[in-house]
Amino acid sequence: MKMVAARAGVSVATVSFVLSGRPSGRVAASAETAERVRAIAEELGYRPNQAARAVRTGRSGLVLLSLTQLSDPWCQSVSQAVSAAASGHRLQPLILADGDWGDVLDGQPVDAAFLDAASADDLPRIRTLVDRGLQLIVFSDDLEPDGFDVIRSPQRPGCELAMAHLLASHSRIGCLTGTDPDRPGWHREHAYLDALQQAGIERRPDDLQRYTRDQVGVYEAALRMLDREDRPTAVFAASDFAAITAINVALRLGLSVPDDLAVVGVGNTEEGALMHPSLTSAGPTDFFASLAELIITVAGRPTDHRPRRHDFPWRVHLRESSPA
Amino acid sequence: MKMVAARAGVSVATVSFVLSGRPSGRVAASAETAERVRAIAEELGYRPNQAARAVRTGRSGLVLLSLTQLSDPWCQSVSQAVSAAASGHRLQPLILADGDWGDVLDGQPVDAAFLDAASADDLPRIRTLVDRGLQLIVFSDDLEPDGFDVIRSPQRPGCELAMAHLLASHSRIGCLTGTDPDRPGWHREHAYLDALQQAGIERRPDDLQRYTRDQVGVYEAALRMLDREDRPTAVFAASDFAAITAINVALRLGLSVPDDLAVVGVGNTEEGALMHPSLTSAGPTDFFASLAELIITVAGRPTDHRPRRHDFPWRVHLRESSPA
DNA sequence: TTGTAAGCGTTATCAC
DNA sequence: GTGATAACGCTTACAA
Repeated sequence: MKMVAARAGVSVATVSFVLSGRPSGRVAASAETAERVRAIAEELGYRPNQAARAVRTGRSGLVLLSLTQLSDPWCQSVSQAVSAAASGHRLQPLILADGDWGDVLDGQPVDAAFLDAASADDLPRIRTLVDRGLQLIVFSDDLEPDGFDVIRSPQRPGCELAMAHLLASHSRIGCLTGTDPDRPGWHREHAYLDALQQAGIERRPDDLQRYTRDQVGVYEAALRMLDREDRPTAVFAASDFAAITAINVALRLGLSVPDDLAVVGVGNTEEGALMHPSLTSAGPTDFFASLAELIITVAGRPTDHRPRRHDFPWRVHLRESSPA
Repeated sequence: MKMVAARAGVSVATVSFVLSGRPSGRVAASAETAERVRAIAEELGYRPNQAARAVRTGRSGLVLLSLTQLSDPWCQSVSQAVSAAASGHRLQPLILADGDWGDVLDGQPVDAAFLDAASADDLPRIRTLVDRGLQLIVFSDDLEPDGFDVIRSPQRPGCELAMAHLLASHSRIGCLTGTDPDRPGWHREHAYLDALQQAGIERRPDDLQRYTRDQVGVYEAALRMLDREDRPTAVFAASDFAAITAINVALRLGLSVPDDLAVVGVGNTEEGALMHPSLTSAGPTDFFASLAELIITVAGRPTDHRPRRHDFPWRVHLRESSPA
């Protein structure tokens, strides 16, 4: 910056004013000066040192996304949506993969941070960060906003809706679900089991098929459930991916969807919406885009933002695989 | 820091010296002073501002991983390995997902950066960064080291090895490969086709099965290839995942692996090594751990590191699915 | 419209 | 063994 100033025959302050482009008390710079400064900066390949800027202004242009399971498509969607929303805002999202967000946020000055999971145990550390002025957005089914934003999108009632939808027209319902719990504390198959019980329908062992993490497992679990005379007439799948597989297996077995088999997924992914037949799925609406917009907005305006709760209730998104 | 110094009755310099723990010309601090400073810092919840530290020292403690496809298991392995290697080194790896590394590295001072792809077109920008003192590690089949490290792990000769291995004992070889190119410029099926041609073996259309990105597709492609009398006696799969699926399909069809069907994968993943029967696979050895170690070492020692080329040649790792 | 100078939080040098 | 002090690169209130 000093070099640019010298070469342009102006002061460092003027260079800063011209290049940072922010209103800093000064009113304007002459078009001529500004042009000259910009040209020389370009020629010299000057790039502002963000760390120094951060020391002075307290703003680094960084947005931290703390994501637990990089392999989870959910995380990939978050990352993608935030990147898209950030472009043009001079904000750079970076991902902390399965790391200790406390360590990073303690030292690195970031403009905003998103935590994909947090419990009451984390509240003390969250409090410290918030007190220090960090803009925090937390995805949590338990926490309430308190100086930080909370994204609330509870699965359980959504899964119940999906089961209620199926129970309206079916009494033989299968469940296709993963073996390892998606989130601690509650498994999606509970929504299935509880709904059956409340409807007074006896549970048939073969109608609940669990698959292991890997993808071949889903295919085989779907076959176990569907490749028999006495198959269910509807399937509640614990993820859209499993639902899509179930539909593929059904079609392969010569069944018609939804006539011979109705299918409902969970997650309301784009993939499900685009397939044929399109997939009925329980999930929040516009989740990723709205979340991303919130993060970027909050990062941009440290001041006039009042943290609150953002509810993304789950709906059953009716599509071809299981119409109304 | 000022507050800590005041409360401890020492100067800011002493606090810095005690807490940063680095040799800065000073020799030592009295145990008593050091203890008092640490206690007060703890009590006040003092955390060093990394941005300010970076301004002064030029080191931020950040390592940037620029990864193109977050959904690619390869990226997840890189991330995981680097995180593991970084712990205990006061280095924090952060991921830039499918973003413009130039933008980030221009401004944010990071101690080292890894680029998962770069071509000759990127050389000017790379040069600028290197000149500015950035430690850069680039995964590339073309570039040569020049102030930055190059990770070289060429697929093509590795895939040729795999085909040569199969051709030693088989003449009917199938190929299971994805439809979308893994990396630009060359598809793994070319290794298959070229090897067949050079061996003077006629290519049978049904022996080459392409699958679409999604995982159900792999299962179905494997079925198309194997669920017929006139099936190949060996399969070259373009990824370990596809190879694992092929083995599962073969076993499901009542075939014995490797007696009825030999299978070779690509990537040398841990998953393949651990399955039963274990998977013969072409790939580099110790790739992720070595890469991670290199990145962390380079980030730690900006000075006495002479950038060079790091070769990870591909071998055929012989295991049960296709013994020697 | 521009320059001067103070200051952000930290570390390095040097004199005490 | 410790404290002043300058400096890192940048922004900004204020004076010119």
